Amino acid sequence: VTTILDVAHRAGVSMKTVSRVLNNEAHVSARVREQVEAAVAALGYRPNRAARQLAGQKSFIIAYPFNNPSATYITNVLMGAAVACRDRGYHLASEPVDLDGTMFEVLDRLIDTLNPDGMILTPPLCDMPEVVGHVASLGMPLVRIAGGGDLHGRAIRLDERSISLEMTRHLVEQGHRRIGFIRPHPGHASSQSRYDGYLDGLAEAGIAPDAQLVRPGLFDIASGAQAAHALLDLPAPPSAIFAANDEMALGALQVAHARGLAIPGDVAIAGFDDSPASQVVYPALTTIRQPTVGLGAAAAAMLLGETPDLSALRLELVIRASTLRDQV
Amino acid sequence: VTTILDVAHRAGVSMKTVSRVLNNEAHVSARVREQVEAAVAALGYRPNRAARQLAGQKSFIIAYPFNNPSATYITNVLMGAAVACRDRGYHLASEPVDLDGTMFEVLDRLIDTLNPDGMILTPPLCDMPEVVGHVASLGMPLVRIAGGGDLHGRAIRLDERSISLEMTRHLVEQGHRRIGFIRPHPGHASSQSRYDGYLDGLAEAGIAPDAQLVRPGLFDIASGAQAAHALLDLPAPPSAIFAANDEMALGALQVAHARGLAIPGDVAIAGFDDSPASQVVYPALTTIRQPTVGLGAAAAAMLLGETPDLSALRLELVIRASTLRDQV
DNA sequence: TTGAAAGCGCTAACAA
DNA sequence: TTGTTAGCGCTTTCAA
Repeated sequence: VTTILDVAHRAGVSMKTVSRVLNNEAHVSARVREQVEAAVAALGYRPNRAARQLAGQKSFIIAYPFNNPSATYITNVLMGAAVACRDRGYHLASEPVDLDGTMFEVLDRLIDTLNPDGMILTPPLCDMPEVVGHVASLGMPLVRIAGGGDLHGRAIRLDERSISLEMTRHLVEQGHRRIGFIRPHPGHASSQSRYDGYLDGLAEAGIAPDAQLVRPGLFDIASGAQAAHALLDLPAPPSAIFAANDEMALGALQVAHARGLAIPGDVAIAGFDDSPASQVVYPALTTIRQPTVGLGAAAAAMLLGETPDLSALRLELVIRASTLRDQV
Repeated sequence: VTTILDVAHRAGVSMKTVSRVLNNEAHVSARVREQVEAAVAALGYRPNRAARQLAGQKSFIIAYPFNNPSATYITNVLMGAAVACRDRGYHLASEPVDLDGTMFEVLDRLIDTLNPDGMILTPPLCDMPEVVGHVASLGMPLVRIAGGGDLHGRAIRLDERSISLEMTRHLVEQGHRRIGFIRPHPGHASSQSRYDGYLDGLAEAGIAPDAQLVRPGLFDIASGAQAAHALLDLPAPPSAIFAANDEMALGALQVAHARGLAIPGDVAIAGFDDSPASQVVYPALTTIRQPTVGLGAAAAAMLLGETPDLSALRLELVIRASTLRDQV
């Protein structure tokens, strides 16, 4: 194996100087830096992570404990974060976390035995104050993606409220006045902001909110179906249903099919997430696309001390057949 | 921080003895072992991974480089493997790999800088002889999930051929005699075994294979749609289409809808994978469920020296409305 | 079956 | 700006 000592010999400097170059420390002359870099390249030297960690207290590992709300979301965040880590000489370790009694023990062990240099948290974990507080109290640098409120650590938050307003506006433009909303527990930051955007949209159109048109959901297909049944059973049912995520919207779609309703003729349906399923269902689902890969990459970059340009990360309305009157 | 020295003091033995207990080495008396374990528990001692790796050449990390064929597949394998690792004091590091010129460089860097103790490979990576060979030549222990052929490393392979036979039998039982098949490149082990099962099913029913009824695909929606168009344009089109994965089946489903065909009345459609979308499309897709979480767990266990019971990992026919004549 | 000593490859602290 | 020294916490010899 090639060690730092070999590089030092070849470059004609001390080990410490090589170390300085490797760690991008200041106070290294340009000439020496070049010599060292040349030696590193010539020898194909790769630093030993274990030795660096033992001596320097940095593991070069970022942890991503997740609770699975959607495989696509997890995979995209993971891919974005892993590539961002790799580009900077870091690695990403990910692990599922159950939301039960084992949760804290699992997080503690993860931190204690892996000693990650930072942690990425996504919903629902980043919406749980006790989780965020616990991790932060252990001194772990953390970045929350789409986490709500004023919890510890930094957060990357997109403007879900505005895009939900746009979605509502789109439904209004399609001629809808009675628009149902399927809304999960407000403790989830996303649930709240998406609901707020829905209300904004109604207000903008001069439509009075009707509490009957808002039903609870649990972010899954079954609860979406249940909510849709309740909405469609109303004496004056909505002509459009906006679900706070795609899963629930897909549940609503199934219910509409089962009831023999035309979509969007009898009832228009919109979701949020642009899950792969939303493109293949019939009719294809109008929804909102999140820049999930970019979110993962930005979170990793932030943990590694950078200030990524978040303005490039935008939510996007994806209008498909499920809400388009003049559809295919 | 609690070190091994603290434990040694408390247990009244040497560091080396504590180390022996921690690593389950032989030649330790039961009495000493108990003392040490008690001291470990009392002190809440957790070994320092970096020190262990530096001194002992084990990183306690398993790597899972993946190329994303399906988010659900990746996430499930990852979850199974990560939990299996955690239960044994290991961690899982995963990273996307593009199938381009950067591939080998990425794998080399992963191995060189992370020094994983083993590697899990899934399709399509585990079907690429040059990748498997390269990794194996670096001395990396590896387990391939569903990988084909007689490549390096151990493989966990399920009987996709038999279950594909069962699927074909199901279609025959539904009254079909002209059954189309969408078949990706035979270089993919899964493509070949699924196709073989299809042929077995035809043979069992005394149906002569018809080359016109077999169309190529690329495991994605677009290629499935294209293949379906070709099949349905035939002078004597098939009354059922069996696609080698769900994505292609979903493409076929879209085409059938677009052509105004009744499903399964005019054409029955079946897939393979039981992706989440297969449950929410209309009509719900008949498919085959893979024990993906169990596969990931088994792969990790094998890398850590165990011999997991693979008999519990079974493929399962999931019959839904897309092939059921007497459907909802 | 147990222990003592010598590193693993790097960085922190300090000195020059 | 550069170099020297002393560890980081563990496992590997090897000896008892």
